[in-house]
Amino acid sequence: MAENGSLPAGQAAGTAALLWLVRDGRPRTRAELVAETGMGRSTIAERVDTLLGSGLLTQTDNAPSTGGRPPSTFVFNAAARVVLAADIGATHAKTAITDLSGTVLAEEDLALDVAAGPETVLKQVTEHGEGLLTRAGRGRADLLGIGLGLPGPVEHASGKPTNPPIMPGWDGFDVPGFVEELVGAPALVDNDVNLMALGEHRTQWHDQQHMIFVKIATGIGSGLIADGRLHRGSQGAAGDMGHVQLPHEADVPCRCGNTGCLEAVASGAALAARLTELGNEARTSADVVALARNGSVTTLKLVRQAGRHIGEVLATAVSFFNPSVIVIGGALSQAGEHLVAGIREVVYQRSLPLATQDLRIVQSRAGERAGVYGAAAMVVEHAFAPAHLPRYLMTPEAADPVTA
Amino acid sequence: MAENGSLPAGQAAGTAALLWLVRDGRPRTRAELVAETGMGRSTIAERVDTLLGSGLLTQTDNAPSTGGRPPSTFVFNAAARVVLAADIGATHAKTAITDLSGTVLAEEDLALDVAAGPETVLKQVTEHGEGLLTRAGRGRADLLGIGLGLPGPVEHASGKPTNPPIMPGWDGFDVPGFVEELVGAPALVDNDVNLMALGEHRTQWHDQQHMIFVKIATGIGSGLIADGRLHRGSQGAAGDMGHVQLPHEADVPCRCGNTGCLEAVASGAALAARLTELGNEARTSADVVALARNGSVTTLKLVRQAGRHIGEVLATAVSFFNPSVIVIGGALSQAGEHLVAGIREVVYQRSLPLATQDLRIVQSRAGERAGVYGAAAMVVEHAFAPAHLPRYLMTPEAADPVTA
DNA sequence: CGAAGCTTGTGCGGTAACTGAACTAAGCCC
DNA sequence: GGGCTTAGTTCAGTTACCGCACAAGCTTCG
Repeated sequence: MAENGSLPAGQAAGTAALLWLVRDGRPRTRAELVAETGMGRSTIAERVDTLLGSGLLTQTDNAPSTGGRPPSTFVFNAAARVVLAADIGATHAKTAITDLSGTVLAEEDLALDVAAGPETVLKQVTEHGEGLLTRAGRGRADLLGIGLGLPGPVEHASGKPTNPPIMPGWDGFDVPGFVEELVGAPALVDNDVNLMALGEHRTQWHDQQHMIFVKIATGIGSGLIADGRLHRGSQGAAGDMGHVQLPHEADVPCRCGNTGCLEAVASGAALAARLTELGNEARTSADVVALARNGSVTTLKLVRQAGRHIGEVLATAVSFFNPSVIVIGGALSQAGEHLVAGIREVVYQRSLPLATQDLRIVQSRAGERAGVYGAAAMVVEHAFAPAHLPRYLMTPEAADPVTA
Repeated sequence: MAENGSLPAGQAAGTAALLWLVRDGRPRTRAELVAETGMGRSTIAERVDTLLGSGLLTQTDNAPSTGGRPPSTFVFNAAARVVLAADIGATHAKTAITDLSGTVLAEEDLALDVAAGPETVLKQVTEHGEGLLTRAGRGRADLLGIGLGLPGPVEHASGKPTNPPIMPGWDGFDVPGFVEELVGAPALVDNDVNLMALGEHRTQWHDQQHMIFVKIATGIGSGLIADGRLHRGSQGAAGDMGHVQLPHEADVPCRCGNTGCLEAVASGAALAARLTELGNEARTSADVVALARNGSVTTLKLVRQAGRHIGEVLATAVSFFNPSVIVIGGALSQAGEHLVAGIREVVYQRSLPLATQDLRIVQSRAGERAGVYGAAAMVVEHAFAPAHLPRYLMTPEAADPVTA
């Protein structure tokens, strides 16, 4: 009976709203669904039947009776479909098969070179992904979609990279088209930092409305969550903080051609170079982290100073954007608390009390998997989001009209 | 017949969607409405009848025939209800009665002292507003609602000011409650700069998704439009750029207690003080503008330099937020093109090409009325916005799901 | 000038989604 | 075991739509 997989596309429109609700994985009784949605009892019964039939909802044990007949409970069946999520970087990709809740079912890194061009790279990634799929005991038919993160600006709506600095041959390439052709499942693409922001938000901070996620690795970038949604900006270039100019570092040249960029001063690459200058051999962010972990005082000082520089830029962002949480991620964020401490130091000093009184600045919790989580979330939400979010799912503000 | 006024509240739900469409004032035939909404012909006919009955839609002349029976056309009857809009500043308020399209029917400034406390000020404003209402030939029954802009941070959802620096006695005061009690119509409140941003956007730039509006007057503040909607931030403190610290001006004290704030260097108040120091008597932004208009070279130089300072801060905002237009408003923006030129100079130099290639930086077009337009738009949109915006009104991205 | 043709406007029956109420099922408590 | 309470099911009624058929009004062509 349970036709593992069929999407709600052809089903009654209302089931989408129900799915959206139960997606959190909490078991619910029919009565609870009635209360939460405001729909009629019989409507809920019918919807639940439909979803049970499609396999997206599973019946669980009865809940204890509250004085009458004990209710049966239902949970979202996250295993009904799977997502291929890939976070593609300059030199390697993190790939994973996740279920509909974002839980990783299989994962493995893949070495590659983005400069080899889109065809080569995307073939590598999808072939690798299909291997993972079989390893997870699933087939193409189970694939809801593919989520890809790319290390450069992407026009999300079309899935095309736009003037990516480190991805020769990718400019304007129709990534979703190519991937859909290869795998036969819909593909969505976004900038890797955006997806990390989304992943961190959905798995750790989904109750926060406004968030800034900062990735500090070889480069520095950020992703903005506004009103619970990714803010991509008008060119998909939002969050590009790496090349903001630091006033006191005007002499440091940056790979972008300008001088004094944040990235040229505070990125993993910049720190590694500086450490090498000072006699501590370091090439990558990981080397810097290793030195910091080993207690190298020079490194810790440099890391903290990098935090202060990043804090300078973030202070302005906080004033403008007024988030309730700033999450620091990327390889360099693993160098202990010193980076975050440096950021906090400057942000809390520089921004207005009103903007900082409830502001948290924390290390990433999703860690290395943030991008993969985000890619999965992007696909699942895109497939399951009700055409127009019903009232009970909207923001409090929008759901509470002034009635005359 | 035309019961001038009854709201769509009690009407069939679908009429809201129709209203939302025709709100632009363009005359439409039934056939066009069918095409634009995707609803059935008979459905449209019924909806149109309902709206005609409520007075919110008016029949206009027949359109010329296209080979068959000539269609009758309908326009949104913006005169059906009116809005009292007030942009309250430190020393005076701009008040206006507008129709539902935001057209000003009557307006008059009002001198007041915001430090006199909420009861006094709000009584002044509402009494004044009711005077305007009669002058516009309307009564309380015609009032759809009241929109208020206040010169300080406001928690929009509750309408309560939060720690406003220049509004003693207003902290946490229930402004909407008090005003509704006085006038008997629903009231909405927001920060004045937010409303200026909204007004400028709705009247001039409604096709742009992301906008930053900067008000440069006695102080400096900004309002952000993200995805066509106001981004207020988690404390309603978004856009607070006045107290971002300028690195090279660390010695200039600011009224906020810190030093080197943008406002302490580039605001109207700061320029007036500096001009006075240099022997040109000036107290307000208006004085500075007058000097600039008279061709005072010192003033023009100072104004341009102020623009550069503001540009420094905006450059960072552009990198993060990636707007497609930055609008410069507030009293000081009237000092000719020099201010905007200074801003452009720095922003275009400092930000990445991708973010600036389609970025426009322009002077406010709505001018002094921006705040009032915004207040009116806030009320109208709040009253008329369909509970869940139907697909054809959503952003292209959201309306275009990847179909499997 | 009138008939054919096109398009708009209107009224009616059908349909699908949803709901409320009545009814049946399944537990608790005394 | 009998009443009480809550859960699940069935069904008829309501509502919001839509498509279709027909009437109305104008153009055009013969």
